[in-house]
Amino acid sequence: MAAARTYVHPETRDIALPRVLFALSEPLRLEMVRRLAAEGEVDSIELGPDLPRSTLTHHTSLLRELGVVFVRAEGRKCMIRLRGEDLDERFPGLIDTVLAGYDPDHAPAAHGEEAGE
Amino acid sequence: MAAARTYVHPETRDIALPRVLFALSEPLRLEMVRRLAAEGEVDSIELGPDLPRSTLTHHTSLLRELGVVFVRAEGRKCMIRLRGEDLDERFPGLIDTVLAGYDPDHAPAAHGEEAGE
DNA sequence: CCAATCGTTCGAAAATTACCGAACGATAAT
DNA sequence: ATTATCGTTCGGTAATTTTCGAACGATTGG
Repeated sequence: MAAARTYVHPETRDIALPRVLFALSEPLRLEMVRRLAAEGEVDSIELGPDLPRSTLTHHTSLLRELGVVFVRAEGRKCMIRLRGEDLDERFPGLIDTVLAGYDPDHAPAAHGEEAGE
Repeated sequence: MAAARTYVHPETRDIALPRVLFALSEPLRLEMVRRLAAEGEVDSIELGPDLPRSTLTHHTSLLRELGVVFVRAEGRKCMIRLRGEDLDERFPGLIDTVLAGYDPDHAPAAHGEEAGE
């Protein structure tokens, strides 16, 4: 038995608007958030199967530290979900409004979705 | 007569969401946008009277190039206004939602409001 | 126990951004 | 015309962010 992985998350009241906007200003992270909003809790590797693991950890950690996502260890894997309620409590409608203006055509090519769907 | 100052602005359709979010993710620029939304067109110097001029130009140019503000030369001065309609056409409700979640207590000290603290 | 897999951390490099003084051109006022 | 004011550009430095390989600890499966 060893200490399971734990993750530190900011309190809802400590989530800052400029930091959230910064988190969402990165195309890769914005695409991650879009997927999380659409699919609920997902395995972290689904957010960037083609990225180096350390790069993926960097972005997910940033999203976590800035209060955008909640991270949970499950075995070897790492489950991630959007802090939708917390964000909506703090900044009502922000995530929805941002994602409504999101154009998937400009999404970065870090995922599996291809032409012929 | 000499050539008046001109400013290049992106077309509305070329305004990109991640770039707008990046523009708003800087506390100084977010405060500028808040003032522009509240006061309409303002002299650029009102957006940061205590900042070095080159720093002020840097931020206003960034806001302009990313499609957030419209800049117009008037004599020696430089009038700036929010591209509210363009932004609302491209990303409906975004600016309003962002500013609704804005907490003035965390505004940077680059303006005239002083020590109530 | 052994090997494979996963996420994290560390370290360093590259890229981007922020910041500001100084010089410059344009404009306004006297 | 002369002076003062304003915004821009240039040049460089500092700070931040991104990226990724390598080593490590934890977990799963045989």
